[in-house]
Amino acid sequence: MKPTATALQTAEEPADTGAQQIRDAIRDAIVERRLSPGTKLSESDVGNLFNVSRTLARAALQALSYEGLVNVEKNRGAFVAYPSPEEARQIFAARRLVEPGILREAAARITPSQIQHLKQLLLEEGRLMGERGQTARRAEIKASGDFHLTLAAISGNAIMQRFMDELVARSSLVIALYGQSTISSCGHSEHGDVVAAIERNDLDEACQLMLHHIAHIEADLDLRERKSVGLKEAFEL
Amino acid sequence: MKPTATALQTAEEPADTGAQQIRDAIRDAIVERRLSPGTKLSESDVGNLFNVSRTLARAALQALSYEGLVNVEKNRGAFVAYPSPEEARQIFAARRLVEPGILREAAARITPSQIQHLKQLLLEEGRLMGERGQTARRAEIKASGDFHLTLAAISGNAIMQRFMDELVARSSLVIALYGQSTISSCGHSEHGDVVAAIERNDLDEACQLMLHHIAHIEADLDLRERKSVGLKEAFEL
DNA sequence: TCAGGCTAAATTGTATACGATAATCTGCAC
DNA sequence: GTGCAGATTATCGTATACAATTTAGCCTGA
Repeated sequence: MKPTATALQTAEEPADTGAQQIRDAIRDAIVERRLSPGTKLSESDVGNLFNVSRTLARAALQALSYEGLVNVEKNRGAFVAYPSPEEARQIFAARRLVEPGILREAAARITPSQIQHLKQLLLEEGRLMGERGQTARRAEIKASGDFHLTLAAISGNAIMQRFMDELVARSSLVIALYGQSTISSCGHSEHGDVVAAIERNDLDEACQLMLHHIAHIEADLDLRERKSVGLKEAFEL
Repeated sequence: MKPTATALQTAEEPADTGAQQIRDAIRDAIVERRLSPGTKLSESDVGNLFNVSRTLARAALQALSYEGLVNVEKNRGAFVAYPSPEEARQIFAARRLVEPGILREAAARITPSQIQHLKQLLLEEGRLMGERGQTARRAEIKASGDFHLTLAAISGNAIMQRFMDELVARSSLVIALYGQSTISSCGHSEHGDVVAAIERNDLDEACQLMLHHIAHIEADLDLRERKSVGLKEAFEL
């Protein structure tokens, strides 16, 4: 019961060594949409794929389920999450709720070099948008999410940063499921507008732009309930 | 790769059967401050305590580490989290960031019966405050957190609700570590003021009161860095 | 042909086993 | 008595084993 003097526990890795890698690999696959919602992730398969035992595979899947990227159903197994329209709405409601606040915090602490970094990100994002091919598309998806994540990082609040991690990842799933326009997940120019507003220190405008941006992404979704169309309706066209 | 028709996955339990109970039991113990920050939670001990194998004990501890209630250090074991002053600040910054938004959402959807429920909670809280004894004290701690959690539940956003769960639990740890006034963790009357403001539909005032309330809790903390006082200073009085 | 139930295969839930790492203790040299 | 090296113990990391549950297939009988 001694205090163990765990004072300087500033930023350690959260957990296991092995499971971490697997979790990250699967998460990337989900976020970049190489794994479709609903795909079954059996423990044995995951284990074989990464040459580890089911123990580690299971740990990784558990971890992903805490982030909401995977649903594990008792005695049935783990599946890439298949967010319902209601869940999708809640994810974006959460983003509208927190992102303005994060933006304000970030703007208050941002340094010139960090602004530079943000701009570099935008450049990269634009470049990828020009290219074609799946690889570029995936990189673009990641980059557009990274913009929001970078803002959270700049805000300096590790807790909000982790939360945004989760929200951005889950957003990617939602877009994969309900997105309509084949085009990018995130209006690229809108990111630039936000940075510009930050640069001229117009916080209210920046928040407004951010809210618009989120609304814009959400507007591209078709959130009508598709309740297991697998019935006859699917063939009665 | 079939869609598996996982449509109505509205609100299932996230994971295992056994580990869940253990996790909840430990979490309650932490939130009610029966377990002090820094306490070691060895996998074997936890397993023996609940009469399960290390496998389940480990899973429970991992889960708690995702919520930030437990730190698991590689090859060393799991400890009840010992939040640094910086972490404490971030936890409350996060609460200031999200709770007004949650409050607004909640106020927009609240029903008369839910208002009634909130008032009942306040009554209960007040009653506990009058009693004495550890049991009452612990129940009071839980109740005062439940106020914030109930608001999140009323907001109807499951994601924000889970996030608040985490924040409230971690707040309890922070208060256990840095709280000064022996008295309750939450100004009880302030909860009542918030409800009153909601009732007369004065949202701006309600948010203002909520922010004050959070600031009030935070003001009771002594967040000075106590860096492993274990040195001579501890004995040079 | 189709419904129903039984059996077998696959998959998850949990426990145990073994190797690896870190903490602790012991004894020897100084 | 102090300091360090080696051995010992405790604990974690990962794999494997076995039990329980679900799923799919198959056969049978109307």
